[in-house]
Amino acid sequence: MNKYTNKLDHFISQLNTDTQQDIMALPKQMVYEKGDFLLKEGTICKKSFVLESGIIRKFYLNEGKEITTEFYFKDDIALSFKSYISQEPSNEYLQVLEKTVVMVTDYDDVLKLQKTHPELIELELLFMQQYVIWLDERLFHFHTLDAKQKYQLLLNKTPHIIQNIPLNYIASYLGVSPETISRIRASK
Amino acid sequence: MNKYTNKLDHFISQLNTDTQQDIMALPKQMVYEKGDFLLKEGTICKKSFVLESGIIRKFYLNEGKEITTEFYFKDDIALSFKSYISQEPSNEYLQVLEKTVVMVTDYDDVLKLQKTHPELIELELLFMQQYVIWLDERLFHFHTLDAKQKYQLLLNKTPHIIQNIPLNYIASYLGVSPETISRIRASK
DNA sequence: CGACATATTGAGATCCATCAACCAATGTGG
DNA sequence: CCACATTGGTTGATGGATCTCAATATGTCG
Repeated sequence: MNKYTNKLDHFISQLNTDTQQDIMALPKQMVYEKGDFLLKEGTICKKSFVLESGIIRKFYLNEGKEITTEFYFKDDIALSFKSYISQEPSNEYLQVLEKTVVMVTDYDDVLKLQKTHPELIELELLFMQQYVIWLDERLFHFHTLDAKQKYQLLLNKTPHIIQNIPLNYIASYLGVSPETISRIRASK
Repeated sequence: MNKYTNKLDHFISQLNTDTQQDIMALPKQMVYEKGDFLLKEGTICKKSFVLESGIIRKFYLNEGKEITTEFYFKDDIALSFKSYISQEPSNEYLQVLEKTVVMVTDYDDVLKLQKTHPELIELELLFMQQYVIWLDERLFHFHTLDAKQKYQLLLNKTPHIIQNIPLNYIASYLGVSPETISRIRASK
């Protein structure tokens, strides 16, 4: 958990209290049920979702097949980067895998707040940096690890993914067939 | 070419001329020869390199093998992100593939300038956003394309890579063996 | 219970890596 | 200026990892 948010919390805690309160005033709590979509292909990602509980999955369609690209748990921030950044239609979906409580913040509200509090741009920069590091590492794994190694890495580094998410999605996330994952499990 | 810099140029052009001149005052021109290293593993990436001409390759070592992760051409900005962001020792190398002219800017100088010109933080944010989009796309390709498709994509989208860079490095960049690339070439 | 999603297992096909030999172009030192 | 080393690229044979397809559990929920 807490994939991105540690540095961000630290940054926020150093802002003056008025600014902090302005930030905290933006998000609204929402509750979604299993299967609900927070974002669909072709729609612009206008909101960010900070999870209070539950699980969200991000995926896109490639030749009719769902390719899972990310899972979000408590305290993670879910959004479709490219669409959020560019405010153009997304090619990704955000779907709730079980009952999930999120704090939703409007992109436009963030922009407005950045106008009056320019120091918040740095907050977005920090967030982006965290994401770059995460992406970079993930690419590294695709570059160097085989199916078994990728699975075991997940098992060690993020066991909550293995424990809470159907094998189907995990396989897709790792770029491997479900059967292969199943066989890796079986082999000790 | 111009992988990242289009939006950045636009942003810079909208700054007031004093600020623009402050930015332009930072970089110093340097010339490197084939084989030279701009960064080595274990060293902190304290500089960014904007290429005026030549080619740079970024790679890391994995079990003794070089894994190429990026090529830089004219107008690209070469640096090791993770190390540059965190100012911790890099696990990557930056190596010059042919005589290369770069404009070098010190990270500390950028930080100083950001203190006096906070609007430049947004410039860094834009840069980071471009990189996220690029990384995201690259990950997508590793997730969905086979060797042939990856090669043909490179051929279509960035022919200058194919034309100017040894097959060895291209293969590594695509996560494929050199032999496979060679066979793809031979098959029409 | 029946229906549907999820997971396992087997068999065959396929992609691609590896290893090895070989070739062509280039460069270097004697 | 030649002999030879070096670099970059090709080609062939083989094996292994993993995909695909299909059959069969196992589980869950109305």
